Amino acid sequence: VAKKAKKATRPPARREDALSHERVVEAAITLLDTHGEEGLTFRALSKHLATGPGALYWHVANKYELLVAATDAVVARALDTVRGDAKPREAIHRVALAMFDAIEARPWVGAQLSRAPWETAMLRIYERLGREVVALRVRESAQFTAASTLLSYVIGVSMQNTAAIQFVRHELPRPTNREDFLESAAARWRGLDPNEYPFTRGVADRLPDHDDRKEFLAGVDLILAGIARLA
Amino acid sequence: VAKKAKKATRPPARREDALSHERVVEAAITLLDTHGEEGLTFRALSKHLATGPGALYWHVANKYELLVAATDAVVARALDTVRGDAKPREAIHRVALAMFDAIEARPWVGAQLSRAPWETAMLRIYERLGREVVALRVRESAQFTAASTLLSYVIGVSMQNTAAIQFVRHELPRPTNREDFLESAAARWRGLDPNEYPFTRGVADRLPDHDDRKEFLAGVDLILAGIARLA
DNA sequence: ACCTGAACACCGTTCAAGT
DNA sequence: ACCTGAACACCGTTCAAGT
Repeated sequence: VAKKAKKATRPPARREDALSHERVVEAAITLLDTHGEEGLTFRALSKHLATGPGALYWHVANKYELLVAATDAVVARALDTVRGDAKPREAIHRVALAMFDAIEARPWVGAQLSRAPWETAMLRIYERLGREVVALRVRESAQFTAASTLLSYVIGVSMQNTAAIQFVRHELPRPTNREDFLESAAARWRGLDPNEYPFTRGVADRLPDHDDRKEFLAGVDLILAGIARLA
Repeated sequence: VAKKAKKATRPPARREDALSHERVVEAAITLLDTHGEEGLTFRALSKHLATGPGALYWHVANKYELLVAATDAVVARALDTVRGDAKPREAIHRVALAMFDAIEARPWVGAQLSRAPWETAMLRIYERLGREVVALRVRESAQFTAASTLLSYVIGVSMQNTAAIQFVRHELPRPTNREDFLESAAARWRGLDPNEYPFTRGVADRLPDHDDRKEFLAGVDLILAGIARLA
């Protein structure tokens, strides 16, 4: 009790609703989630936080840093949910699916990862995949390539998946369910010029009843099979 | 001769420097190449073409369409340079490298492909890879997955490669050559927290003397090895 | 130390007016 | 049919002024 009273000047009473780097980033995430990437504006964000746009610049250097921080927070959380008690192959599947789901739920994460892959978010994923590559007993000289290949694939597919979803939202008339979307995409493929697109036309029928996540993991397993052969 | 004179009204004399969809797209490509993605502005573009911004809208619907058209043109040309007289594995390597080089030379192509992968440019690449998958005698039910995996990987790696290059341009002080860049990236990796990034730190020494294109093709071969095993 | 909001230098896009 | 360029409705960012 005495200690508390010792100081004459008390720290300024922190208002309950005071801004902070964390609160700004958190608000940015909700804005990104609710209104998409183009919904994140310093004006909209400051309104959401009941302040002026200039206030945000006290806590955040600029929009780029804000997007980096939001992406990093989301990726870190997604990786935290991955339980680490599995064998390497299963662990890789889990990390891959965690990213697939995170990016599917938030297309802006995929866009940002590809825009600035040298930031920490990407490193986090690389590290997780790399550890499992080691656990797979890949020889040291091949670990770098193995982890890089997995990373590129996981991010690449996840982004193309969300792109397909964004396509639905932007180009198709009304909210469309997965089945209808795949059917309409297949119809488009079937309508392609047979001379220019024989292959794509040919596999169009595969589109309607294919399972994204299964295909995705099948691709991961293709790479793992390749890694195993070279290890 | 008589036929030519038949019509009383001749078609309006086309000015040599008249605009056209093609000229606008071509000018956009040079602007993107010289000043990067943020250099493409309707004002800058119209200035380049010695006209007003409004004139461009007569030939192009909006900026999105312009970027799509520019990307499509560039991808189509890149694929046209790929000679088609090789065995499947070699042909896949050639297509993969052609895209790798095209995206490395023009980072905006990679960004646009990931932004709108449902446009024709992506289909062109998919088709080319798919034909070789067929030539590899992959069984029909596996062709779709095989081609998709290759496509995701090729685009994914190419984008991350250009991202590394953009990183150099934006974050490093002066024009840096490849060696210095890789050395500085390795230094950063070595400086990571050993508890959080044991793997990444461990492979840091691999970074300086690794060969992008070789690693890239090694990854392609990993996938091809996996495909072979499942076919 | 932190917040406010008007002001600055840009965008993409539209549209009346011209040829 | 095609072009012009001012005008509109936005941006991200800055900064003097406030508490």
